[in-house]
Amino acid sequence: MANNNGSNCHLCMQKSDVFKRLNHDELDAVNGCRVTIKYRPGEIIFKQGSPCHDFVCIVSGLAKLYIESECEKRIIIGFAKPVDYIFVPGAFTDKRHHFSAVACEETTACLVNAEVFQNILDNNNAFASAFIKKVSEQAIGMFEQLASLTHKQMPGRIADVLLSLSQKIYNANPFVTSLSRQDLADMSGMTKESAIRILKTFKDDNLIRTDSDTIELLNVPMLETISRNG
Amino acid sequence: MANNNGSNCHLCMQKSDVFKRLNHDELDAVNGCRVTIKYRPGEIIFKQGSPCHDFVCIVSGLAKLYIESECEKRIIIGFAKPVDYIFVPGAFTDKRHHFSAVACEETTACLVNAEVFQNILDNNNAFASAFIKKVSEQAIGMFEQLASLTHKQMPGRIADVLLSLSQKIYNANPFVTSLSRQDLADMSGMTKESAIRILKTFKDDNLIRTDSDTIELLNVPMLETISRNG
DNA sequence: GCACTCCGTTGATATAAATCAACAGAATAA
DNA sequence: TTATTCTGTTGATTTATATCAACGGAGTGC
Repeated sequence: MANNNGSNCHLCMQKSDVFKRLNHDELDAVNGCRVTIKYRPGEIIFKQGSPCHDFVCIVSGLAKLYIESECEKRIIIGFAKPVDYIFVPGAFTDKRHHFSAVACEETTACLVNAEVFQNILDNNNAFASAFIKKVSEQAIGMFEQLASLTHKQMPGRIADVLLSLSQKIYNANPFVTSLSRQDLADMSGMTKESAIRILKTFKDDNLIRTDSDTIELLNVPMLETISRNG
Repeated sequence: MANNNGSNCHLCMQKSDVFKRLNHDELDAVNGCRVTIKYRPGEIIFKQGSPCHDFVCIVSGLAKLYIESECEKRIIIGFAKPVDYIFVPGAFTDKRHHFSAVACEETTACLVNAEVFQNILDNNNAFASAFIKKVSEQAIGMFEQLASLTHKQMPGRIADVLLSLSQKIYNANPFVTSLSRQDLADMSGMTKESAIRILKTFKDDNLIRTDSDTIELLNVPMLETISRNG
């Protein structure tokens, strides 16, 4: 895994609201200590509980972020897609990862030394502001997920997952996904079997169409109604 | 509700890790635009969906923060106690409140103009860093709550609530609380009736003791075991 | 005084969802 | 090739939890 192969920070800078705030020197600092790594599907980028030394920026592919409990259950709390770094709250507190990140498909990530990142954050107000904005958006997303998981029944939760995948993750309507049924279940807080059953009722009602890894939402308004009604 | 009655910012500064980072001028700016308000139990400090013009700092009492869904259900996502401001993610995004804050008991809050607050955040790196640290801690707390609510059964969730109240909110073991059974249920994602039933089994097993508004944890290790086992 | 609402409590019943079990197909390893 | 593991799927059964209903007590307003 060589350093600085493929992309460089100046390319990413154009694509990311947050990295736009970096000046030339800061970008050089990041570029200088940056390590690019390719992950294959299923490979762990970082593991819950492990120390966090680096900030991770996803350059290509898709990573899922999930919490694992003692009881072997997982809950997917979000995704990281290009070009975005992963907000690691532990980096600012106990220097531990509080969730795991795993590549869903072939994924490239840049690792940036946490101290370098922290240093920029401490000195560049615009960057810090953009960072806080991003963290705020993520917090709001967590609120929505928490409300969905605790207040809605399974059809509403699956509707939420499908709408979120189409509108926030893939930004497409027939979308091709690398997520398994288990992943969909982990997003919606249910078992794989239950997720499959709900998807089947949606298919029977012509709300969606699935074909191997492709999912198409045929009736978005109805899915939104199901989401609202819980 | 007059301005600047009772406390002043210099007192709060000593009690809050975050406000310690403010210099004299910044503190004066905050002090100058600050409005102090007393809320009675049950009164709304701010309401989900409403525009957020001010940052809220709790000076005395206790406020509960909760998300309300369309289906009339609530989930308490945290508390604010003295001296702490409430992190309002909407202030950095869509200028709307994404959860409601309600006084649990007689509560005093200082409202600080959001622009003044934002201005300090943009210019004081140490303050911004402390802010990010606080937000990170809150995010980690949300992860734990999400895992508790989605992966544990009712006894584990109630154990989590009791331990959290004793160890994080009240910092006392027999503690006197102003929270209703409904509030405990809203913290643990279940109905009031279910919460009461679990509390009863805990009482029957001599894990806790309750006397009107007082709750005492008699067997913390066992409660922790119940929490771990879900 | 009385009516009324809110909170805490308990029991009976209904139901959403997990668990258990089985199997087919695809992918992977030996 | 065969064996083996993982994913997707379906059905039968169990169970955790919500819902419904009822009641006593405390507080509040009239």
